[in-house]
Amino acid sequence: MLSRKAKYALKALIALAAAPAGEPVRIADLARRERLPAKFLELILLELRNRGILQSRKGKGGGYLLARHPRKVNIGELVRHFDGPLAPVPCASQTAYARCQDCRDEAGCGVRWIMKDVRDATARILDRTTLADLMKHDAGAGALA
Amino acid sequence: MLSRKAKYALKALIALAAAPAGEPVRIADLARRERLPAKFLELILLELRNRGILQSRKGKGGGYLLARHPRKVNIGELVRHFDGPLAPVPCASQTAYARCQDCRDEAGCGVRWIMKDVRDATARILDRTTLADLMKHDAGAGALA
DNA sequence: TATATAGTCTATGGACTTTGTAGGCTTATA
DNA sequence: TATAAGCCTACAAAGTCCATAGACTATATA
Repeated sequence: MLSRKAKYALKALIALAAAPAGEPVRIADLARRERLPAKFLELILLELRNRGILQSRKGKGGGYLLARHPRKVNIGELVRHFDGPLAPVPCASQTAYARCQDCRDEAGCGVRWIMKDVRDATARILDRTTLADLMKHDAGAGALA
Repeated sequence: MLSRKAKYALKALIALAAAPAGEPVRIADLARRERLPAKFLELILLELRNRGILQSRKGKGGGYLLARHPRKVNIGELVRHFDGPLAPVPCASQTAYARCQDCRDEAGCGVRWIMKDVRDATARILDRTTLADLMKHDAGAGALA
């Protein structure tokens, strides 16, 4: 299940990517347009900024804007940042592998085998998708992409 | 992320499927062999029984056994039972569709588009996999499969 | 330089879920 | 009838998620 945080982040990024280039968007405006809780969105945008995905400007005329081209913003990276590893089980994760406590024979674990398959399929999709791809399929941003 | 409940269920089922046919396995034995918390496992097995996946016998010589052939036990069904829909977002679910509150244009939502892809890929894997497949890849049960 | 504007950051709280435990009840077997 | 085993409900600790509050800082511009 995708957390709201991750979902809000994606929606906000799509909106920011569709905004006129170089023009900062205020948190309040973004929240209103995308119908997201403003204070919560604030935290999310801050995280995205600290991650280097967004840029910010303070003071009058300030706001947020993308720090990279939408094609350089990877969806897998975003989802992992907010919701952790893609693998349903830590022992099946590539980026955050961890052994299961109760596990005896990891190589011969049926659960791990199937969950590795799920992880790979998910990663194949998310790691090959960028913000630019999302914009193409989003009506709010699509026209401008 | 797969819940422990779902993970324990899968491990227990693999063990039960590998047990001699027709011979009930006691909760306590299963818990010890698979290193699972006994009382928690009890709840899980009960759910599996109420779902029609396991059979139980009370009293001396009792325990749990599979109610269906391993090939008839679908992993997608199991995961959905314990952890809910496979889709990362309710609006991308086939089996438990629900509209997002904040959503205006569902058909033109970029988040939904990519998450539907993830759901489909996950479902393609889990819905085509059975307990019998898991046994083939599990060292504990593999030899007997 | 004063003031308004807008982001920054920390703390906190409530609701919910997850993981497990306890203990009494019911049923089957010998 | 005694014992063994599953059945079922309740509950508790811990963690997570969602969201809000409010004080602080930096910037633009009048």
